[in-house]
Amino acid sequence: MATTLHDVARLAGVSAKTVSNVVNDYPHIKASTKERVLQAIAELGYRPNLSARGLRSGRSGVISLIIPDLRNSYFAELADAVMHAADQRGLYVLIEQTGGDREREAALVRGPRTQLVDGLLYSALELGEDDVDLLAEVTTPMVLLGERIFNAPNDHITMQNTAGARAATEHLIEIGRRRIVAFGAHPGEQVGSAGLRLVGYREALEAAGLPYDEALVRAVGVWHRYDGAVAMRAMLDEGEPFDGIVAFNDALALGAMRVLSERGIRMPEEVAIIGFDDIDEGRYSLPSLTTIAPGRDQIAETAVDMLLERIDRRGEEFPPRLVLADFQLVRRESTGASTAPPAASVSD
Amino acid sequence: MATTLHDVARLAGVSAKTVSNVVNDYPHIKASTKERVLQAIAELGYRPNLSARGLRSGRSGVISLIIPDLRNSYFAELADAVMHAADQRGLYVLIEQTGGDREREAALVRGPRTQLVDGLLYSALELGEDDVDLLAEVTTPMVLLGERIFNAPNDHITMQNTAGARAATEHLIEIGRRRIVAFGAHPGEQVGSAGLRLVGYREALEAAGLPYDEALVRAVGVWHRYDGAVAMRAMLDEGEPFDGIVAFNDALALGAMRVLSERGIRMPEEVAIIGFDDIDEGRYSLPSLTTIAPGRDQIAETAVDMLLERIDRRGEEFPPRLVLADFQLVRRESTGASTAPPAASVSD
DNA sequence: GCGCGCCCCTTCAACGTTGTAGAGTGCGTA
DNA sequence: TACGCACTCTACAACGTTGAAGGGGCGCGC
Repeated sequence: MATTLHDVARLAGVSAKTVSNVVNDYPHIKASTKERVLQAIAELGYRPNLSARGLRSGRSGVISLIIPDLRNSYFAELADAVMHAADQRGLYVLIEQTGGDREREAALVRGPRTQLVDGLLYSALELGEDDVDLLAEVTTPMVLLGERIFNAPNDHITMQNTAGARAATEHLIEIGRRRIVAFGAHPGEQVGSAGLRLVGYREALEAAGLPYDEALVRAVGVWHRYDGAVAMRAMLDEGEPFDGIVAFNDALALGAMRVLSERGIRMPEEVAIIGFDDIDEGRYSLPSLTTIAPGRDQIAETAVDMLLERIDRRGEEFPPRLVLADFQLVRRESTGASTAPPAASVSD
Repeated sequence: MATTLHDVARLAGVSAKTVSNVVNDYPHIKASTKERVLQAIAELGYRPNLSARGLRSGRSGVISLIIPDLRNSYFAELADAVMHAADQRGLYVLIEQTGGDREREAALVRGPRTQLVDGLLYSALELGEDDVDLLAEVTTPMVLLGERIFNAPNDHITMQNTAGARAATEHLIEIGRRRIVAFGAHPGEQVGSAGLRLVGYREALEAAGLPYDEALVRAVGVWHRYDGAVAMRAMLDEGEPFDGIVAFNDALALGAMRVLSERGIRMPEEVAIIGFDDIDEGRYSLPSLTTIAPGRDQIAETAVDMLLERIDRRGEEFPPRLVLADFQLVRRESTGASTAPPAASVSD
């Protein structure tokens, strides 16, 4: 059916291995031979069979990216960044969605597909300290993205949850806000994004000598627009006064803003709001959304690089690394910056 | 390194082929043997090597989804739908982004990765009639998503561009709008989404006895929020009056709405607006966005099914099929519906 | 009591590629 | 002249899996 190395070899009058050597840029090949082989390849339209190559070499050139949900802009943008980084390094990316389901998150690192891919980039929402054993079992090279899983035996790259939340809160304090809502807490959580961001929020308050008021800490279990809208509606109905919001991600912030607008509450005059993630949508909301940009490209590139190193040095034992990506405060209208429209479309 | 069929076979005291038969649910196996093999598999943690299986069987179980850009919500949501459909059918999905680049769109259907995947789902933006030859060359089973490529020799599933745009325009006419903007045209285009949607727009005007006014047909090359905002700003600056907008997708509509809000123009009172795609964001915008839902799940499932059939019947020649997905008008605030907040979060 | 078909399992080879080992040539140096 | 080395290429085997072919054993129908 498809043409193979042998077909090319026959046409070029060389051995199959020589064709393989040409394809793989093995150095010691006479120019004329190479020429002849390349021509035969072009003539027959030869393309290497990646399954065979994968079987023989133990490498498929495919890595898995495991994320909760592509419909969540943050993960879509992360996936995009990862795919570009992978592409530059000659890798293909197979995306798996967990739907944030704990069972599925656990199942995916065992499934047969780990036999297809060379490594895993794993962005878990639900797994935590208790699952260290599970992660230790995984023999496929793996790099964790995002949450801090305490003492996990893996390389790990994360945004600076605590420092970022602290910077966000400080920003609101700087512009004169005093009753600042922490929006999106997960009560009791220690090592997840929500817990760490709450710590940063608290640190900023303390540093400024502001009280930590439980009434301003709002739990929102799922960090989507809808949930942000529902939670904000409830909060407004309660009547607890506030003048600033640190939303634990942009989607929550956008949901909350929707409700604030409905109620005729002016932003940033009456309520200033800042998010987390720097998703594209925040540039176009009304008001445009101030946010903490988590260093997405850096996260993606570092993750792929670390994974590649794990793959190349498979078998070696070397200690897990923890990388903290640089974050950045992006000031927009929702905290009083008078932004010009963005200079260019972000997509293409 | 990893355990193989032979390891399992040795432990269970059977041949490797018998293990293979158990793994693949071959029917004629004694219950006790099956039991023993399954236990050995569990004990050793055996997982099939998918490269070997792919090499031997000619099937990798992976399909490619080729799309312009994941950061575009429409495609992220489409990818999500495709991945769910694929998952239900035991397939993995490898996503490729073209960035809307014509060269890259063309290159991807030739690259070596087509040797890794069993089939392609191909959502091209830029390829058109002229590229039929290119598509005809592709031997990998392929299903086209989205645009109509005239006379392409492939299965094809598309939303109803013309009928959908007509329904959208009729909706605006029904609620009393008379100067309706076609927002996002691609002048001269015949067979792409923009061209087909413009036809639907025109049909609706004609059916209602309204004039087709060139001044109300606005070209916007790229269908992103930013481009919608820029184009709307230009239109308002020109001063051409209008009371309705059929935006050719939701992102354009959202960009335009941003500018309308800035200028203090009330929606839907002064300008009613409708989009295309039913992306999640439109539910939460202010006002929430009326839209044409293109039947995303149906598109995804039908596409995967058609592709699987092409894969199974590879070698057979049978005529290409064209499927038109059902669309739906979703009324929201931007055209005067008083929507309750959505009943549940769409994500998980 | 013989043949036939079904059940259960095995052996063998092959999928297309690349690592290993090595052969042959030519060139520079001792 | 001999030797080593670099270059160029080849033959062979192996990666882990499954299709094809086949072989015993058993039950059933005649």
